[in-house]
Amino acid sequence: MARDTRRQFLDKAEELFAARGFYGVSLAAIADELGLTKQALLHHFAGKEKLYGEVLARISDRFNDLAVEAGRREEDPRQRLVAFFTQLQAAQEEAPAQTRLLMRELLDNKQRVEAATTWYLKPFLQSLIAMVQAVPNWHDAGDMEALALVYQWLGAINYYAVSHPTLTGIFGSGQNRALTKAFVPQLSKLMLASLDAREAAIASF
Amino acid sequence: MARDTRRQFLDKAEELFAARGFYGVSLAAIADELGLTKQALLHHFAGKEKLYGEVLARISDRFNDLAVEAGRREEDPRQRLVAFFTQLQAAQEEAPAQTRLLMRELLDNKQRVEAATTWYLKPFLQSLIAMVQAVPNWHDAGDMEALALVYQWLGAINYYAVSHPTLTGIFGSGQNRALTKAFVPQLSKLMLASLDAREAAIASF
DNA sequence: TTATAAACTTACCATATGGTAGGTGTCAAG
DNA sequence: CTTGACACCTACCATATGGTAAGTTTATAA
Repeated sequence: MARDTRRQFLDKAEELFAARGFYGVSLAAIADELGLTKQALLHHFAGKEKLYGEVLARISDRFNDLAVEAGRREEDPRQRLVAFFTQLQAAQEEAPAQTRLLMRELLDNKQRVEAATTWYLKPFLQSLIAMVQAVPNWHDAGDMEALALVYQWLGAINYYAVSHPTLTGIFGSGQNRALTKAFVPQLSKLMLASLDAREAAIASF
Repeated sequence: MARDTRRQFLDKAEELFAARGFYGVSLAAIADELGLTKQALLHHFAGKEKLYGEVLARISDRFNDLAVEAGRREEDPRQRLVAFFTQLQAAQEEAPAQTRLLMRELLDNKQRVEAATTWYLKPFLQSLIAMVQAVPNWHDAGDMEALALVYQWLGAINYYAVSHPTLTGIFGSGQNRALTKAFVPQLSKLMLASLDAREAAIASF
């Protein structure tokens, strides 16, 4: 039961931090939703920052696992890249809270200090760079050139994942479903096209 | 002087809200940085929400102006699209605070209520959809299909704009400069390639 | 049965917050 | 010289916040 309560705190904290941000959530609010008191939370976690850090670490782990696992499946480097990002997109569609939270962290870590948890993205990005350089026509691309490419893909996915409520508000839920349906195929087209566009000599003018 | 103080409040509020988010900034903190008191701020703005709303509206106006102006310059729809997004990218490189703030709003407006200011993006997105549909081989694309495309571009740009501090932290400022240099040409390649990737059948006009 | 530790709780506190009430000083118009 | 608007300030308040201190209950182990 002890472990369970702890995990429930982490789950709820993830949900609320994602929805309202670090400063927007009080310890009491988290505890209340579980029918417990703020002090029960403080019994399990040393303080608010510590709790937040654990939430972040948990998400980071999940993403790294996803990257590793996905890397093992596809053989062809080009297909592997596209498959991975497609899977990433699906994961974020399924668990939007974690995407929102990571996006918030991206905005906030300018303020926060702890270097360790802050660069949780590093191994993830490095594996992406390697994946790109494994593609034949990107073989000689520098790290930053490769990163520029995948970062654009990453941005496309994450920004969209985070936009659902807004887009639904703007266009209505029906239209938003149509958008979701169009998004994935459009994404793989975009990925493949931009992968192949290297050295394709500024096509047609 | 009166107008000036008001504008200074808006400037400082934009800066601080971008850096720390709505809940992370107190009225006193904003006023202090200008050597004034919280009540001076409240004299000019009815309340915190009102101030935040005005900051948002100001940014929104800037973006719309950019869209309109850019739309007038290029003739060819394909070039116009690419030129506009390139310009958007430059604007966000130059004034990262506003991008960060809009990204935060995207995350927060799930909570916030005022529908009016919340959908500031709507006219902007609709003009983007129209721009896409003006491109020959996208002529018959549905609104959401067109939106899926530009939203991926938008995501690529915004996510990157917001990531600078993190990326500099991860890769160092030297590498980050290299990334910046690689980003823009990579972006236009990505845009053109994904634009052309649709039904290559009807290509060439 | 007793000792111990873990999982909570109620009390409490210093501080910060958004906001109200009621000023003070300045300056221009009548 | 007075009036009144304006820009700003001091004083104050109710509420919320993160966190400490000191229990109480419950389960487990000796």
